[in-house]
Amino acid sequence: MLRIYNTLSRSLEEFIPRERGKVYMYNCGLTPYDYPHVGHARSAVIYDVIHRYLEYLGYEVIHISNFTDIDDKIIARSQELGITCEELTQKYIDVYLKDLKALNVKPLYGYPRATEHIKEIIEMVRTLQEKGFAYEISDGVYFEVRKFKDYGKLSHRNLEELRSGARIEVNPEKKDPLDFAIWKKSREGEPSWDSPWGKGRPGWHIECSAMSLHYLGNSFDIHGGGDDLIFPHHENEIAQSEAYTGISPFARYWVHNGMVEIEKEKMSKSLKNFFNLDELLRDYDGEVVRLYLISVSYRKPLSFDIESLEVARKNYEYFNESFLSINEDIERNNKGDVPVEDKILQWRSDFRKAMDDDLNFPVAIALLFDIFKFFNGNKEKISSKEALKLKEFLNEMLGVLGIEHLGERRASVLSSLKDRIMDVIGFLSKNEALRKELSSIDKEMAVNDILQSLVDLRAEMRLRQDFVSADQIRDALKEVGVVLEDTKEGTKYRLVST
RNA sequence: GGCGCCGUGGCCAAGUGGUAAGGCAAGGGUCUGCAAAACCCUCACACGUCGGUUCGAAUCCGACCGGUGCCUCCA
Repeated sequence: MLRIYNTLSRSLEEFIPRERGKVYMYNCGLTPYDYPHVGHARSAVIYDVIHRYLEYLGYEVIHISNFTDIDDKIIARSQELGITCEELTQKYIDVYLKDLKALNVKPLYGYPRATEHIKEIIEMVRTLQEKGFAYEISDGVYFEVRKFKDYGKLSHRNLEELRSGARIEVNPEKKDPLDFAIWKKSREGEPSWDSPWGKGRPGWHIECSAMSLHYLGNSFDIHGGGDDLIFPHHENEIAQSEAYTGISPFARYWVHNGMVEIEKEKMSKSLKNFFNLDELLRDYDGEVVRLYLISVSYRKPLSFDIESLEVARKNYEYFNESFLSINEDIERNNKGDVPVEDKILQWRSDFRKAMDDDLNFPVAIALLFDIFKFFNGNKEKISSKEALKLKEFLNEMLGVLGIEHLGERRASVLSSLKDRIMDVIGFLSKNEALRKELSSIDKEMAVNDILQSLVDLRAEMRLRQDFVSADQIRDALKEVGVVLEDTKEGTKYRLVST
């Protein structure tokens, strides 16, 4: 039974969906006015693993995430750059979606945009006004917090506490400093839509309420987002949604992920300390970044640093090499008598126990080490048949964690190294002992044949006890990221980042 | 000021009442022409400090110290 922490009750709760066998899930996406950063990646990956685990448990998951593609920052930035808001937001939406793909985040049921749901938003604002929860003043329509008795139930604050911390008022016409705009009247030159209140645009995250209710209905199951959104964003979402529908709860489980920090400070665009995700993904494989992001409990802050990311890379390489090794074992028709069935039953039960316990990713990852270590330590004694069972079970777990490309990348990486390997051959040709043999290699050959020729040549040198030449080959290849390893089954190569 | 979170070995990080998972680093070993990889072994009388509750606490309570998030648009 899955237990998950609900911010609403501040406790772990048994997860029981609204509808048998189905989970309706919404998580707050981003405002696309700049490059996404590692924090956005963390959020997306966390909800992706939750999504995958729910599917693993047999649920159909209807999961959406929004783009808030109209707001003050977008308007300001597009004016700065002299482009339209659409051009600006489309650019960063494209970048974000591309990055999500690299991170192996499953495509969602939908990515609704605020600008595509103006009709629903206006309808909501209008109803709120009719019901007496909202009022119009000179610059927009405001939600009146004191009319909503449960205001503060998510962030566990009351109006008094909030007022004492409130900042200086912008519009003195507001009835209460805490009242917030759900519709903003637009100024000259700003994008706008016709409404009962004249030209204007959506206010404070009313789009999240409008779109989640539109697609998922009342009392949908999971609403997620970063924990910086608890107040005021999600608090306001609850207020405007429940006041609108008259039905509580707006969402049943509120899940919040911890922030990514840099040097003990929250990573954010406004602090200018963010790590550009797109750039990061040029240097690191998406699955490495993903592994890194789920190596800490989802609710805790994650302090981002390259050293830890390097550890994740190292761990990923260990998984990758071990996985390849299992594949080889399966192909080799190994004999063996170490059974694997009971181990798998235990691992599966441990995995579920960890994930059921509020999605304990780190423990699930520790299990991966357990499994690979077991295989590596018993390689000779595990038959191909058993190795296949092991692989199938690993795929089961890896599928939930979203690490699904172990052992698949070497072909593409290798072909990208062709030019550099040809350079290596040029360099090695300076050695008299190697020159003649190397001359038979030309760049028309397939890259793995070229590599195999080098491996064969080195074997010959070793046989001749010409370790100087043999080591020269090995060292030169290592420079370009191909590490040769002499094992009982012959020389193997391993690709590392340089 | 209010509402929270965090402080576990050199580093990262699980564990939240029953006597410290896992990873990285480090040291030793097996294997190897030498390596690398892999494997094996070692590596927290102890979980910020001080009190308390308990047969028993890293885990509960209190105080204190240090760090940090939110309190108007931030994943």
